[in-house]
Amino acid sequence: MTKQTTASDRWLQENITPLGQARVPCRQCSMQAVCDTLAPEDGINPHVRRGRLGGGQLLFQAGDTFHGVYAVTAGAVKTIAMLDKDPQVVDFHFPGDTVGLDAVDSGVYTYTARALTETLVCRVDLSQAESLGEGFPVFQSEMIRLIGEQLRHEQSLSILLRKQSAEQRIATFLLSLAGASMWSQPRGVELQLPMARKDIANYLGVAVETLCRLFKRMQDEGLLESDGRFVRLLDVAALKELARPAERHEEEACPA
Amino acid sequence: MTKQTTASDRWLQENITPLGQARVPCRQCSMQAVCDTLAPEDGINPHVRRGRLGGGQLLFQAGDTFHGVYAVTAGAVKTIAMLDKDPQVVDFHFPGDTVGLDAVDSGVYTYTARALTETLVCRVDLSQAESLGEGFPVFQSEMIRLIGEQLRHEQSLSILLRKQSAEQRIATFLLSLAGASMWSQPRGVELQLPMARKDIANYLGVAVETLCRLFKRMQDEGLLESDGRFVRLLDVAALKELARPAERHEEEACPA
DNA sequence: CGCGCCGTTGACCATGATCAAGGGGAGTGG
DNA sequence: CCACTCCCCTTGATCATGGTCAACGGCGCG
Repeated sequence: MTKQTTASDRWLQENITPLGQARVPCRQCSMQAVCDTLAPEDGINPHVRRGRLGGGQLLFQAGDTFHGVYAVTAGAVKTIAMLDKDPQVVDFHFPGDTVGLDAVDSGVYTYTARALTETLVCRVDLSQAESLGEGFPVFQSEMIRLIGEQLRHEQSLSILLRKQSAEQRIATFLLSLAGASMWSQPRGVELQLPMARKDIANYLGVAVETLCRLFKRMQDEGLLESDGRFVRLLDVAALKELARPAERHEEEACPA
Repeated sequence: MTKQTTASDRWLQENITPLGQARVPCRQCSMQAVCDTLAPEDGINPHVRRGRLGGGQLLFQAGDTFHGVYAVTAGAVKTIAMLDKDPQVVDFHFPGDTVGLDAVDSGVYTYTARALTETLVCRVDLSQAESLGEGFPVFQSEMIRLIGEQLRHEQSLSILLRKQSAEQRIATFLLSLAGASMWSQPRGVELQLPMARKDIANYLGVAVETLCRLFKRMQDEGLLESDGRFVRLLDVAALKELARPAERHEEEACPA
């Protein structure tokens, strides 16, 4: 339960510049139960600390010693792996998502986490021992639930990357973003992308040029409007149709 | 702690046909600690049951209620997802690996698990409640460790699928198989593939024809010998070079 | 023996990567 | 204020990787 409030708190910026976005309340946070178990009685939770990050700022870097898990409450975060100086976007994290869970059991962050825009997070300080062995059972089962969710998310991403064409990947990506912030305007679902084209392309495993061309094609076909980081989905039904994997009539056979 | 020994035990075949392969002892099993915590005192463990499956037999199907986790001790298992009658191989599981962990927290198996050849498993019976809330802390932290490993495995697979060419994927795949059963013969590492070409291709996200052609090319280049499901890796160093992602000299930039 | 599945090979072609280039916006220094 | 740079986004031209279609031999099995 010891916690040193030292240099690692530098990122905590207490400026009160308002953030031009809705904030996710604790009720919608996937870590709510985890937070609750850490402060079961009184309202003050010594493990949880809110923080604000500017675009580009780091939450942690690959190789850092594990010190806790983050919950995004506003803004967006990307996690990236560095392989031979070649950055690979592993995932994007939006309000309600967790960041850093994959390091809970290994004790070392596998990836680097960077805020994409101005971002609010809750930092849940945990030593590896706490999160693994000394916590409450309810806390641990919550961790299992969260990591299990992450695992299934990553598995479905793997399937996407194996089976879907570039266009299908983009459609799926846009729809998942739309699902996250589903303000369906009268003229379509509006998205303000927090990340660069380069990051999206990298994440989806396609070239930036391909991404641009397909954005254009979708625009020409009336599926969406796109202007830089602003995107308006005009025909969600058609996008869902695009995203659906082509039906292959193979039946799964029994033999080995 | 209640456990009904009913129809779900049908797969347990007590025939004593010998298996022509080495068996992984408990010492090398990734679930050893889990097993131990379930039977801390005496040697008998009511939760753990050994079983033998013939090639093609099911461990469980997608949608089945979660009833426990499996450890493969001999043979091989594939997990597959069914999307619109289109089977997708999610992963292969070899001796020492676990199967079914992703269902621990959701209570329902996400994928279908099928033995590829004659296979020995340990079935660790767990209700969802047991595995989540009522277990011992050590047991739960073991589950967290195992699921975390799975998660990182799946993340690195996602990276592979985004960045690597078909040839690189195959090289990586073969090397990972070789790492599992590293009997380095004087004439190279010998592998007996337990799965069909179709399954490998499906898993790697390439067409079967491409897989065959690249096997042939690698054979022509003296990297390996291949005859059906028998493969001998002749030049492991060259394969590792092939598998290495091409160095892109992009530096990860700070801004959002 | 016929059937079905597996592995293999050939021919063809589409998707998408690569190379090249240019416009626009933000930040910086003269 | 302007010149300069850098990065982001976009578009065009070209080409290779790899997917699709078709066909065939081998093997196990009813």
